[in-house]
Amino acid sequence: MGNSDSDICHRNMTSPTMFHKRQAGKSQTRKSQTSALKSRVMEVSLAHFSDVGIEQTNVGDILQDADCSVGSLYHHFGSKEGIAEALFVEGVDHFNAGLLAALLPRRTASTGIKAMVTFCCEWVTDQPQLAAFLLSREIKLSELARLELREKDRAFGQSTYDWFAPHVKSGELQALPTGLYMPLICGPTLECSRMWLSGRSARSPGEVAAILAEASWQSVRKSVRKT
Amino acid sequence: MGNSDSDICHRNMTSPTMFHKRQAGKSQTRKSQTSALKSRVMEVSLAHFSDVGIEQTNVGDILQDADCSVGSLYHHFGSKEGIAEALFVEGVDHFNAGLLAALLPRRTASTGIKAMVTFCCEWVTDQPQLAAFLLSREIKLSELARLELREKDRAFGQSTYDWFAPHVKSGELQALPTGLYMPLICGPTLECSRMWLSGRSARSPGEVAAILAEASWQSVRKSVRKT
DNA sequence: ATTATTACTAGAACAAAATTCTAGAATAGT
DNA sequence: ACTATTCTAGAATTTTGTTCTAGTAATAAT
Repeated sequence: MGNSDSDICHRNMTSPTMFHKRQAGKSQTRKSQTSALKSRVMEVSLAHFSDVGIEQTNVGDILQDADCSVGSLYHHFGSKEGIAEALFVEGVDHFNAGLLAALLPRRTASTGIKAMVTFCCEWVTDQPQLAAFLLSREIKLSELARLELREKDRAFGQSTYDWFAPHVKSGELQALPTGLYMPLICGPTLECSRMWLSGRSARSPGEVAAILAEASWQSVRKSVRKT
Repeated sequence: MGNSDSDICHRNMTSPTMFHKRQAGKSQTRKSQTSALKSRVMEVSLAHFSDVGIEQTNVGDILQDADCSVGSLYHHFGSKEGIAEALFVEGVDHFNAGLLAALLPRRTASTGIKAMVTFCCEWVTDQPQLAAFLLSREIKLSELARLELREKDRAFGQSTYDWFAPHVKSGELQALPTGLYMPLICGPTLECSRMWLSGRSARSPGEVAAILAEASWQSVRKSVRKT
């Protein structure tokens, strides 16, 4: 492996840039150019990641499609996984915030649960690329990001729990191990989402939201049955 | 690609093997040696894949752990993804067969649905590695495997549908779009499985099987409520 | 205003990894 | 026996992610 001879030869003797090719005319502030570049990279990367997966996406394509240099990309994101990580954290934040915004204003158990399911269905249907990426779970998070997410997750769990608790007390919702509410409420929807996103099902979650909402509600309500 | 100079220089001039190092003593039939090799590769690969993911696993480690040569591996599997593909198809077959075996003998809607959930929980808990791998979905299937799976999926769907239909007719099960039964019945369980497998939950699916079975049943039964 | 520091861009060079390739050995088919 | 085929082997190659040095804009410090 990479041995012998050429350790003496110091690299690149040609000057990297005599003048910048990529100066995009306009001459906006550097700051805005930079943030535009980062957005471009993330946007392009998401398209590739959700399409063929992180592994299959090669950095060269991102570079080309986002009109970005190797140096810039590694300066801003550190690695290919770094881009994925940024996308992931941003996506989870966005989803969690939306779900809470849908849930918290509801006053009854039934409307709250159904609002969660409905939101979930719509969110996936509205941004399939991001959803596909988040659900694919092929992201290897750094230790830092893992902790950050763990904390966000905890906070999110706490918020939903605070909403649930009174309804459990009042006897509308079943008392269940804490970790089971989310799977029961969102599990079916997420499964439908995966099937739709991977082309195994024609019906989008949005189209079956009402059915899913009702069914999920039935699965967690405290029921007094005739039979 | 592959241009210039060295098209003349034919490679490797040293003979690859004067005699085989890896002849494993015993001298069994070639056939059984070969199939043992393939199993070894698959077993070792599964361990790595489920542990760190396909991308992070490197072929060199598989080669070493399975005591296999590059040539053999690529002869049998074509690529790293090829191994994943083989594992995936085998795993899906195994799971589907088990699920059907659990479902088909049941005579009532309630016991059938609950048997599905219970089987699912136990299967995941019993073979966490395979489950983690199947659920990770970072596999990029070849067109061929995709079609093969699509067909298996169809057949599986048909079998379950044949079981469901009478119970829908008799009014025990809700009439739902065909694609919704599986997500509703197995979605919560799979979600729990993902959480357990990724360490986000302490309780194994096996431990909460009964609760999940009951809840999933409530979500698809045809209910006549008091309230 | 001039200099020092920092943030950013650039792409050639590098290293690591997957895959291809040639060739030899075992086995099946004739 | 010989021919075709399957399988094993590992060196050579290719591909791809990442590092490195160098240069440019912008800002802070003197």
